[in-house]
Amino acid sequence: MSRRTAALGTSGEPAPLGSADDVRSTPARLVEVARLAGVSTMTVSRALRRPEQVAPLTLQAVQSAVAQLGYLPDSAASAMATRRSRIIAAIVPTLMNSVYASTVHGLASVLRGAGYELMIGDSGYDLQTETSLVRSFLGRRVDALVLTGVEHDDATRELLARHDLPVVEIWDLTAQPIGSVVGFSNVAAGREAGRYFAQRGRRHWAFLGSRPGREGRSGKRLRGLRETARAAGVAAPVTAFVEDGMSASAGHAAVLALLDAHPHTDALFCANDALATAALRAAADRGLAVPAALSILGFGDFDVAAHTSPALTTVRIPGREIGASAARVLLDQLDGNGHGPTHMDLGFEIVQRESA
Amino acid sequence: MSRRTAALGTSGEPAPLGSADDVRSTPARLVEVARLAGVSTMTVSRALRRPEQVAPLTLQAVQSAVAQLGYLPDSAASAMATRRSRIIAAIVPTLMNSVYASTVHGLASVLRGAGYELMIGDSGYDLQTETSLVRSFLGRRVDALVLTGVEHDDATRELLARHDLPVVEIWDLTAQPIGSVVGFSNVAAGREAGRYFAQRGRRHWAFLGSRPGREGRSGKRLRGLRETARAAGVAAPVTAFVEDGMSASAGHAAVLALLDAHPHTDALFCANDALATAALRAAADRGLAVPAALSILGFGDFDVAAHTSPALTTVRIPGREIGASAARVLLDQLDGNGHGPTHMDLGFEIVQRESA
DNA sequence: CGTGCAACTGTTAGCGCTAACAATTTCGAG
DNA sequence: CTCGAAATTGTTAGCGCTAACAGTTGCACG
Repeated sequence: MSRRTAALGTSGEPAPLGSADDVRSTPARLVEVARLAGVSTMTVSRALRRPEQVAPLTLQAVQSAVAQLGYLPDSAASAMATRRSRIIAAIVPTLMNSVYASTVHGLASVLRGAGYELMIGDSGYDLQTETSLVRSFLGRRVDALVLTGVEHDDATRELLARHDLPVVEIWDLTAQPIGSVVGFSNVAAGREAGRYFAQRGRRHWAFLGSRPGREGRSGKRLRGLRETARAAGVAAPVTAFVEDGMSASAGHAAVLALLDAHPHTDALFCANDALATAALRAAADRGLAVPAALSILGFGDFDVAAHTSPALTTVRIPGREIGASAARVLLDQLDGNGHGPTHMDLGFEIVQRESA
Repeated sequence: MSRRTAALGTSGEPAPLGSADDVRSTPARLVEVARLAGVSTMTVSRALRRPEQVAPLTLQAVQSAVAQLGYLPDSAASAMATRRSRIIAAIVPTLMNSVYASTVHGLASVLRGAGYELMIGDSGYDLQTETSLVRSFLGRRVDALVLTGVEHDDATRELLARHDLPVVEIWDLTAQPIGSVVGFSNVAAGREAGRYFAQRGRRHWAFLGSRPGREGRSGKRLRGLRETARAAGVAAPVTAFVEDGMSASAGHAAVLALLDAHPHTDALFCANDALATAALRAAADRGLAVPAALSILGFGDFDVAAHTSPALTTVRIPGREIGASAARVLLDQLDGNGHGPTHMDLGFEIVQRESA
């Protein structure tokens, strides 16, 4: 049974180009191009992928057949035959946050330039969701995978081990990477935050972030902050935690509670800028002048950071650069001139505005 | 060369889970599962996709074989055989903007729930880029396509005509849709903006957006604004245009020029909130009180809008809802109970804050 | 002129899965 | 028991492309 039912025109196929009758419900295939150009399918395939291997005249015939039929190669079929999907997947905590969006943008633009497509998943800061995304992406036979962070479920690790494909972890560093790492040290960022407070004579520090059960990036920043507190002879920072994915709404209540329980607090380091804007509001609610009475230091340099009042002093992360570099690392490994796993520290920088 | 270079520990892999020898360079295939379970490949395929069609004992045998091999079905191969990729592509102007990110999030969560994967492209507000993304996605044989806006290249339209797949256009409405439309009326939004100004006694309106060459969404808002101006007996709004993708940096200069050329301007409608924040800065630069001397009305209700000072009064668009609805429309058509193209107006709403 | 080689093109055999149909088994009703 | 339908499983034939190899042609060279 032919699946390509004709059914459309009355007189077979009339129509030179673009006429309405030309529209076929099923797109042209390689064989049809071959037939029209009077060559074998293999020659068409070559003409499309390595034109220099085909005689000029043949090439022209093929190209005109392609144009006439509006042929678009089926990359799924090509993936099947070559065992390369030319799709790379990336998992980020959320897209609703300008720095991860930048990261994705950096990834996508480099990859697209190299003929790869990007598939994006958002884990909502949840490791199980991450696992299920990884499973789904591996099922799609993506050529490589980008993961945000270096903490992952055992299930995720096992899946990756079984499938042995290039992996980059981004937005953090670790001594035991799965593959490559492109990021910055979250512990160092926490330490810098502490130094920043210490230099400005702050003595009562606080931290707002996600609960560091399994130590995530937020937890590492806290650890860095604590180290500096110890070194500077300041009391250990008090902490407030939000449970669900670092959203501003949850942060507001947490900060109010923290400020009430620890009224002397004069410096607050937030694990991201969404939380920091919530902290700004909470400080206003309690009548605390920022930064005079309370320094608030954010993290991420989100779009909002420059527009709050007072404007947020925050730790800027080169999100776009991280994405672009991660993409390059993967491309090196794939189109690969034998490059092995890479380790890149792209650093961070404190952007001083008004809040701290 | 093995990609899993040890290099780190001294004692190799301790390996509690799936010992290192377990790792195979090539993932398990259906035949292997079938062999291990002692059934035919077809039975395994069925056991995985329609367990109720398989005898309980067989099912169990298959499941244990799957678990033992860590088998993950190859969805690319499945796509090939069924002619359904279960991938849907969406093109948005940019991800770096919270409302489009919300739209994508709405799309992705509904689609993922139905077993589809989302492929995202960002056009940077450029129709040619859109065409090339469409071409690439059609080559991937996506099952459906989501486009932002209703203005497209002829090339895009021709591609879509040839490939005849479900399409939704979002973020606008039109009488000649390609397939379905899920959005709101940009002209009506422009009209509302005008009414908002008129009600507050503003007489000298201005508009900041992208040049309405081929009338895009920005141009429609301007048209709506003009209509109201006429109806209200107010002079036609003066205009300033940014050339490249609606970024804040370009907006700043454009607004300065506009304010200098038309010093009486007392109301400014911006085609998005990024431009509006730029306008806020420009007004401050010229010493204009907002909103006393100049009302500034934004568009989109981006994350930043609530945090600028003065806080932005803006037109809120239900981005997430648009994404979710678009996804549902497509799923209806695909898994499809014969639903044809749909037309949905999700409206908008002016959020009054401080700037207007 | 044969020979050898480069340049070009074609043939064959899958990639890993599933639609469609065929074969077998099971089982209740008659 | 016997028969037919339902339940379960298997067989065959691709989906649209490309790797690998096998021709075929043209042409320089001795």
